[in-house]
Amino acid sequence: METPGSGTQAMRALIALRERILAGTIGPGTRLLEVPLSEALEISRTPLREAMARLVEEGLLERVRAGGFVVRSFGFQDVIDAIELRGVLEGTAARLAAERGVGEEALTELGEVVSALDLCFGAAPGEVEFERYSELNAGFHERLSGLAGSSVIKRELDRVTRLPFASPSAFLPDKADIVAFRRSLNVAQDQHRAMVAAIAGREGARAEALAREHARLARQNLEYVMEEDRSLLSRVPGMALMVG
Amino acid sequence: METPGSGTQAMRALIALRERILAGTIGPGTRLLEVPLSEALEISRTPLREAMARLVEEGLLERVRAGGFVVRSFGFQDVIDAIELRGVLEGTAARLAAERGVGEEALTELGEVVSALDLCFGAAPGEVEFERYSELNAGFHERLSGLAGSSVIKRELDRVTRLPFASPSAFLPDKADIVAFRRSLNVAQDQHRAMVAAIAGREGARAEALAREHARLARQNLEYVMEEDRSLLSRVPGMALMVG
DNA sequence: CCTTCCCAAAATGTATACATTGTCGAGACT
DNA sequence: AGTCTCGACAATGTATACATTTTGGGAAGG
Repeated sequence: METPGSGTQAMRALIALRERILAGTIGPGTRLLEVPLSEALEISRTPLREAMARLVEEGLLERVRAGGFVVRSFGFQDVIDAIELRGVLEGTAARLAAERGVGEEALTELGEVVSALDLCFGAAPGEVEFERYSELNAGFHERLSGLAGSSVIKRELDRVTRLPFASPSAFLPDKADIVAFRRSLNVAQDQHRAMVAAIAGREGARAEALAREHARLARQNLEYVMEEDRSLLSRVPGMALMVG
Repeated sequence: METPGSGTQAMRALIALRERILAGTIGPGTRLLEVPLSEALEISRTPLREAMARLVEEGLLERVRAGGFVVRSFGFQDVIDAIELRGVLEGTAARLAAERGVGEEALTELGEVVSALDLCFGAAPGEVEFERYSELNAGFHERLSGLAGSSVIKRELDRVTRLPFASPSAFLPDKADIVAFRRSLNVAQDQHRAMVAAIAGREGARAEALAREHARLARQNLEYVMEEDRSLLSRVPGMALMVG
């Protein structure tokens, strides 16, 4: 049995719309008109509205006062704030995990992810298996978000992370050619290891500070892209949502 | 002109459903069946689904995998975590406001709210104008959430605050008869004043710590209610959502 | 020339009939 | 007795016709 609803019209509309918004085909601020859209997607208005309602939950659309939806738009500062917010929430997850304590197995598991991440680094300074690193990194952050055992925290963290540019993986893939990015991976991995140690040692404040600083790497990378090489912007996921 | 959509069937359904959920008429975990509900509310299924989609955004409902909606349910720990989360987010708003600086007017305005809160305290120790205090307190937190000038932060803070038991006013109204609650108001007001001072003085860490500790008052009050006098539970907004 | 009112068009809101899908139980076969 | 399957029911999913509201422009009046 597949995921129920995966073959529904609403799901098709959801996927198609999400893709177009993230690709920038439908730019930020654009109002989504039901009739033309339903014709373009060859889907009737009812499931289309269902899809749009879900995209509001994802944070990609906004409801407009008089009815209808527009593509949400983010300024540079909004992107910075979303990254900061992720840091704050991951920090909270890490702190609570440290303060409340976590089960042996969960901690071991997280440690194994960190060990696996170590194996992505080769002998030479800049030699890194990016694809594998990216996957494992996503796994690390996923586990971290649930480590405190709080569904409320996990839920909000997942929510913020759903904004592509605020995701922990936003500045990872196929950035192999940028020296500054490669070096940031070593720092990031140090922080991963330190976070696990802090949580294991019940050092809540340290775990929180580390998670916040960890998110700052994403901010650094974003600022590098904006100031040094804007041609890389198109490779950052969700950047089509940014204006200015 | 009134709020657009305020007279729509979807809005009626939204209000009716929200009321029933918060009152506990429709208990946590209950699945909302479209046909019976639409008959009960005398509203067709289409606007009903619209209303349910909005209640998902509000955090009162959850979508269920196979389709449909259920009333979200919170354990005691979830309520604690939601309050903690509010503290973390208000702390972030306060810290960013301090670090980035806020305009003269906004800061003055916040200070005036604090001064007005002062006037709610009479000469005798426990003499407080609760209604006025409650209103002004809501205003203080509302302004605080926007003080950093970050729409991303404000949005998520508003979102968490929409859970009634996590709202800054959750443990305020008509609690005049509880000595412990009355005393907490004095502490709270001290924290209000200190937060403004910290923000004005660009003391980010202090502002953040104060906001977090401020939210802990709500937690204290919740724990008091749970341990000392559960008969008060029914007076706490949103407690119908709590199970266990 | 600006303002205001009003109408028409276009948008969202609503109802409802119908389609599809998932669920649960009864029956038969093993 | 257990289990597998099939079918009926009940739920959500979809399409579409119709209602209502909003909006923009143009004409009339100040």
